[in-house]
Amino acid sequence: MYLKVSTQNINPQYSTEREKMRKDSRLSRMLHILIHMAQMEQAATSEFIATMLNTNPVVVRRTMACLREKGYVTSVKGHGGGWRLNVALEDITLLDIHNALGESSVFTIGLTDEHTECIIEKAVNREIGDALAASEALLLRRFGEVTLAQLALI
Amino acid sequence: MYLKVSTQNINPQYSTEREKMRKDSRLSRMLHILIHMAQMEQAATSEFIATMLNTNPVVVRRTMACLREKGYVTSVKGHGGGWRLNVALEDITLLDIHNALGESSVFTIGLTDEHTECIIEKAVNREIGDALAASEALLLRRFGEVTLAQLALI
DNA sequence: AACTTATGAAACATTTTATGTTACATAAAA
DNA sequence: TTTTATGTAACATAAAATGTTTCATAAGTT
Repeated sequence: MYLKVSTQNINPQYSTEREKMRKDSRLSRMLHILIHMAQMEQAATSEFIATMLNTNPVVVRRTMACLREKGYVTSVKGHGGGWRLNVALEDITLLDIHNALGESSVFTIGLTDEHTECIIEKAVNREIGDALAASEALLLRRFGEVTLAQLALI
Repeated sequence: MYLKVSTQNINPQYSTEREKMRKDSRLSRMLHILIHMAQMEQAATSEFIATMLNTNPVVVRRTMACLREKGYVTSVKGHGGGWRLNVALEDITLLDIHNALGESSVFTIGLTDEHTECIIEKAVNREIGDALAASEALLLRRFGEVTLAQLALI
């Protein structure tokens, strides 16, 4: 329960040039930090990672937990604890991390489902849906072809 | 200024299975209604369109205004007024409507720009960015190959 | 001319998502 | 036992997409 007071609300609702929507930057952030972790001796604390990513430790734990579930990193509590890479960079692709983060869809474009009986709506949704599927397949295929080791070489 | 009281806030923050985010359904909606409009005698009022799309007239005007700017539809005020298709369905592609709606990006995935000097971040962003660009290019190429007339034939 | 039917547009509200923040429990090393 | 970590729940914030209210304006109708 909170009170919102005095909003600016400069809303470009009628503008053709929309402002960019907020993006999910977890993939970019995690790839970045994983490569750095591969070059580190000690475990990286959430605090340390948070500083690197300009965020805070809880956000780091939340996101890294997704990677731990898949075995890409391990976490250790207490003194000298933190996060460690558990797999060689050669053995992780962008797709692996993308999948670990569990994003449901990569698109901002959605379909409608108001009239499941309308053949026009069906045709529209099938066409858009097929195009999105093909586009996503290409993206994921490419993600699957690149390992973190390749990125680390620059 | 408003008061938010007693939120449910079932937040799947730690869950791997994220809920689907809100999607921009304007493309789907506009294609749907444009094809219907091609089969109509009279002008379609915002009220009429809103009922078809399960939304309200102001949202319709807001979105249709984007299409009017590009000349795909015209609007007429007063009695018997409303919206009319201004171009044959054969001459409009999905890409035309997509562009008219002015979506800045089709992806929920974003890059980071915290350390523009870090070569690792640069490499990560270039790889993700290139992959997104290729994926989007495929999507738009496909959108450009399909006319509304083709969809209308089912 | 008065009335009715439309769009045009500003202002505000609501909902959802991504992210940020606070607080406390727990585990492990010093 | 103190310090340093993670684990997690709960709450807060900001921005985007959409919805809603309200009034101005234009154009037919009576």
